Amino acid sequence: MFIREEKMTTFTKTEYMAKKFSDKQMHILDVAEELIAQKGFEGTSVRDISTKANINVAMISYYFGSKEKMMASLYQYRVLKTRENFSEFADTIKNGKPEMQMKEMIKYIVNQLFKYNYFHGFVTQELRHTESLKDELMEFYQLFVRKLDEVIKKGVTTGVFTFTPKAEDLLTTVIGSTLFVIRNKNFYELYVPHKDAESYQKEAEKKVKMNLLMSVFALLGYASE
Amino acid sequence: MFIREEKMTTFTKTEYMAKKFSDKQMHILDVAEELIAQKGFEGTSVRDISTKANINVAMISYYFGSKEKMMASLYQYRVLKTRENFSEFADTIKNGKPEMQMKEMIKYIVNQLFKYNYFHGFVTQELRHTESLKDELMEFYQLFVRKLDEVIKKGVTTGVFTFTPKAEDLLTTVIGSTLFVIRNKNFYELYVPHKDAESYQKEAEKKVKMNLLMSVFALLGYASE
Amino acid sequence: MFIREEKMTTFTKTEYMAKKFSDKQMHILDVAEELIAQKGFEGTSVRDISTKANINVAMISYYFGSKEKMMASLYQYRVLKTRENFSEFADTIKNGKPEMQMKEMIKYIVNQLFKYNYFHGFVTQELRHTESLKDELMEFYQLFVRKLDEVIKKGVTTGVFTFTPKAEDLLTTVIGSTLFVIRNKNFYELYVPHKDAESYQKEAEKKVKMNLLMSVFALLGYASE
Amino acid sequence: MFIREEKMTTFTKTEYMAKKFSDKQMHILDVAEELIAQKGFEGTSVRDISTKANINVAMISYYFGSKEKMMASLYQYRVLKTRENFSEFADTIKNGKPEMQMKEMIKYIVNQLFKYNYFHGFVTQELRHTESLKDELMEFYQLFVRKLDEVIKKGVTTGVFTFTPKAEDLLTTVIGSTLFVIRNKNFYELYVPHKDAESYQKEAEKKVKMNLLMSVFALLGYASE
DNA sequence: CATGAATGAGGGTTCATTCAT
DNA sequence: AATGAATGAACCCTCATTCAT
Repeated sequence: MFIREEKMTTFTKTEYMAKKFSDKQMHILDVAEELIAQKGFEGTSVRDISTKANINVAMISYYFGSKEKMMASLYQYRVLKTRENFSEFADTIKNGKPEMQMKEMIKYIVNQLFKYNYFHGFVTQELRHTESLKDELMEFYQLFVRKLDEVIKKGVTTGVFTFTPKAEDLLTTVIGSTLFVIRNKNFYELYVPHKDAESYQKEAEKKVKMNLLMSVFALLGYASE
Repeated sequence: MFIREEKMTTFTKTEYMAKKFSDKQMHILDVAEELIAQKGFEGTSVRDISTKANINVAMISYYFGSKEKMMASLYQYRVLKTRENFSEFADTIKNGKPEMQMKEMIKYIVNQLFKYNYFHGFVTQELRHTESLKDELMEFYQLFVRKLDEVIKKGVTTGVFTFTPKAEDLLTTVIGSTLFVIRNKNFYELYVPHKDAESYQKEAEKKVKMNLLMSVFALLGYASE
Repeated sequence: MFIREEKMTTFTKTEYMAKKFSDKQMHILDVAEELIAQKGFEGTSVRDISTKANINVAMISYYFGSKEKMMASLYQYRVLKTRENFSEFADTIKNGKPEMQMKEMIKYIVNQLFKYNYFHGFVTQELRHTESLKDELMEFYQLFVRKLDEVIKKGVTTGVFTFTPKAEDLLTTVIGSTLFVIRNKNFYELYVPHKDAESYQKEAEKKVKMNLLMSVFALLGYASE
Repeated sequence: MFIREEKMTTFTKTEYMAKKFSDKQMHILDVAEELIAQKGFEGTSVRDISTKANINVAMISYYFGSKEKMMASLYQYRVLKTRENFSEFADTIKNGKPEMQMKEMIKYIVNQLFKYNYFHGFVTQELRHTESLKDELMEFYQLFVRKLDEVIKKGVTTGVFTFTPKAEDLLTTVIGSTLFVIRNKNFYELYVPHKDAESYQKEAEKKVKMNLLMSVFALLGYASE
């Protein structure tokens, strides 16, 4: 049987993904991701997922062993994809000045969160026995922290930044504020001029980015122009 | 029958509460709150609640109509209690200087979140048909925004603050950062020196407060001492 | 909830039973007993049982906790009833001569097995983690062994029996032979003249009793006058 | 397709087997037999079998049509093998004296049962639509009965046996008692001195043989020595 | 006013089997 | 001739809720 033998062969999306998930599995994970984002893990039944994914109910157990293991896979899947994405991004800014790097990083993080926000923090609340999973996300956060720290130090060295706030605190503020905005749409939209739901999304993202840039650069004691 | 007639009678705890919830209901809500904080809404069964509250299973339906309606009540209950609490707090700082008021407000908010964090944001993810509920929380957030705005304006007027960041952005940063720290313990504890789980809680709270004070006062252009 | 609180109150059938099972439970057990006798434990679904017992599927879990625990209850129930029945029987022969006692015991055992045969030995084959259950049946068998032993000894003492075969071997032969006849109807009926299925049952019981009486008394070296 | 055309081809093990089962089928049956002996028919899944037999899950359906039909084949297979084995055995005693023949037959039957006990009687309990299968076993039992009858008659004729118990009753006692011992290990081991699980098996077999020899020869009125 | 028994719907999972290859 | 992916039915169990008392 598929799962028991842990045999996973075909791969197409990317070389990296291929090592872990088949196309069918990725399809299921994509669907599951969307539903879980909306209704939570316990609120999403395997029947919901299988219906939306146009597969048989049994397939979730078949492909992942159980619903909970599917969740673990989804987790890894998302971390994998995000990490991959980040390393691509990191390349694009590696030659810039610290202030530009910092600015781009903040914009990048907010950007990503607006796309995959549901995913951050949901493990903490819903899954049990998932220490190893959390570790993966933690490693990922630490990647950000290291990168931020690097930029801060460089900026201070080159004299463009005055203070050295803790990188983990910057990250906390950036991710935390963004997630709050995303998850409290009803609140934030009161302060964001917008015509419709779609334009709100764009304007909210712009506003939170501005806020965070202000915050972070203020903390860094950055003397603009 | 009880629910259908929406008959709610006795009241003792406080005049304010009394208008909405009986003692029994409040007892159930207190228990439910604790469990839901731990295991989420879907993860908490009415049997869990009734067992822990030493009441019959049927009572949740009996008193609130359904589990979901109980949740709505819990929501209102928490908003009511928090609002009440906040108005008490507001009194204690009403005569202070703006910088003190700002500092105390940040500390207060972080404090409350460490106690009742589960509650913020869970509606978005888990409950349906809850627009009216969200409104209550929104009103509450706006209360904060107004107060913050008031303090900012006063500080700018008296010359102690240089800039006028948006109050909603300050609140976003404060609540967002705090919730992130609470919900990503595994991450944040890497940067918080602590001996045990209990001491962590205290240290984490201290660190996030410090971070937020720095952030906010930097944004305000506050020239300390 | 019923099961979790282990609260069982009403009792009617007999004082003894009452301590353990409610009427509803006994009804379910009676139905389950019949079905399991026909199709085995794994072959009988809780739906089969609930349908036949005219109750909701959920009731099996509700009353017993799980299907497996229901099985355990059935086991105890049967042992309880059998033990009770046996002690009544034992009274009726307590003043007889050894040869009469032996004869009556054999007839009694065969009799009971024709009624409740399915029950003997099914635990061994189908249930796991049931050591304590087996113990109950074992104690029950030992009750027989002790009684048989007592009769043998008395018979030898009074000179009516010549040999002293082991009581456990007698019991083995009696129970084993009877169960074999019951469970291999297709075989035994070849040698039992009978008109229809009902008359067969009677004739088979008669034949196996005769066979066992001959065997046992031969082993005892009983010189029938 | 294979099954539907009832096409069974190669044969190697023995001429007799060859008529019915291919090597692959026999391999599957051997594995299935072992598992079913341990866990029962319903307790054994086709996956268990296919895994242990190192074949694809689909093969059971492929080779036998269904799990139930596989069971029927297993049944025939076992009867065939046993019958074959018995005819070999019968040869070895065909020239002996009746008392020796009787003794050897009893020992032989007990022996075989200790090896293939699971198989006797399980059809009654677990399989449906198996009248034809039972017939095969019945024929087999009748083979024993005829042989026993022959020996009894010969013994009576030669004067070594005094009585003429019914052969079917002897067989009933022999098989029944043995199966009871095997299936009620927990009971019988109380009376069998043994050091470990393995030695028990041997000692139990010895004890039941002794018991049966005593019983049968007592019934036959055999004057030993 | 409150209860405990009972319900039906739906939960995740396993099963024997089928089907395209 | 044989496989592995996929299926749908059935499994046991838990759920929130209802109802008679």
